[in-house]
Amino acid sequence: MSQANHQTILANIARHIELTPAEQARFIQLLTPKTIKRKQFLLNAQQVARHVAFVTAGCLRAYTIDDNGFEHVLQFAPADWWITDMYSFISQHEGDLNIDAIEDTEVLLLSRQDQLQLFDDIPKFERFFRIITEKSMVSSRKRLIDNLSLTAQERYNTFCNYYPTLINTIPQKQIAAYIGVTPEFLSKMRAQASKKG
Amino acid sequence: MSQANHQTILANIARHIELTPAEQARFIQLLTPKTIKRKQFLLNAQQVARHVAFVTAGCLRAYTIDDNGFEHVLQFAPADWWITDMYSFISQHEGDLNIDAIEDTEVLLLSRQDQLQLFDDIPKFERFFRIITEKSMVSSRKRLIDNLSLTAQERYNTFCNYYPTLINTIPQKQIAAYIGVTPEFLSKMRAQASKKG
DNA sequence: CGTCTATTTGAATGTACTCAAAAGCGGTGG
DNA sequence: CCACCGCTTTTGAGTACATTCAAATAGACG
Repeated sequence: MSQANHQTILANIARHIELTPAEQARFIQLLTPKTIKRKQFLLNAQQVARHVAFVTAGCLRAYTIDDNGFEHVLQFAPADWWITDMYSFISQHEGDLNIDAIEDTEVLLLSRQDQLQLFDDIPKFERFFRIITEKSMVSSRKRLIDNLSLTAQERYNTFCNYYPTLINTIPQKQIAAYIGVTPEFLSKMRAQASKKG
Repeated sequence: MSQANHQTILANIARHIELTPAEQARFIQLLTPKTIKRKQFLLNAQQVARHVAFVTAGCLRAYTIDDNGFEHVLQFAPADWWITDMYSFISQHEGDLNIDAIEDTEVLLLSRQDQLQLFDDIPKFERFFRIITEKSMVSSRKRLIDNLSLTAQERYNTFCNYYPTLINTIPQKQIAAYIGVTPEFLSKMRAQASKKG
């Protein structure tokens, strides 16, 4: 089981860098497996994000709560995705992201401290995280543009294309909190669309 | 003049990594200075972003044009900022960002090819760009949250705090295109605010 | 000075929100 | 196994924030 998870994370890394068996072993040693049951938290706002998490099964979500008590979802992380509160993780200061589990989830944790040590010892890992951070940056930019230029209906369609496997897993309320509309309005949009299509 | 620009970029880099004089010289050798006059383009959508630019004087802006012809500004880059079309730069495929000059601007260009070579030769540079990409990611995330949770007036206030030096330099129209409102509405908000304050 | 673009102002409109209530759905315990 | 409870989703009426369109004014640049 744990072995299978290790294969998953090594395959994920192998998309961008090549590791020797010794480097793989060194890396695996730094990982802490953890199970997060549905509705339990991996991280709370006002905590420091000591780790970055790699999801091997299940699905996490990262969200903030604004001054009016509304949730805004920044990211869903199904299997094979990385997730953390980047601000808190890189600064090691108190953050503002909550990360909890939409369903029972398994992750492998890598601490910032171990990550930085790894960067010193094996520069290929710094390359790997440089690359996935560049890619995250591109997604984040794309999402910002979508929010600025698309209507709610178009953002919903974009979401369905981006997370096709999750549409039937994630409560509608949380999809609404991702695309930036009220749950009521998302419901109305869907009613409209099913009339037409 | 060029020497002063080199000092600026070396100081920028020195915030995150320490270079030997030889490494500094190697790096400086890779830079191409360029002047972009007001309203001229550093990059057009449908081009490949071959370079990342470091601004030494003036101010650039990066924006997209959506299907309805509206501009959306992703970033302003005054002196001491880095700017590129990240998607196009890392993939070396055709992008969708335009980058032009708000005022006469001087930049130092580093090509993707030279950057990647530098990463192989001097891993400290990979660290530097890893760090600034992490920080860009944090800003991008913060801006997304602001767009999801704040009113137009609050986003304008946030903008004024984030780019305090630019408020009197940048045309209002382009501030509107950054915070995500029409120029007319920004004008009305300002009229309201000046009545009260 | 004249032209072109940016900004202001106003009236009408629309997209999405608020508040309220009903219906649906899933999990839990008797 | 079914009934109940809590939470999610639906539906509706009224509202608000921001847009659209139009026209006037102000400003910048050659």
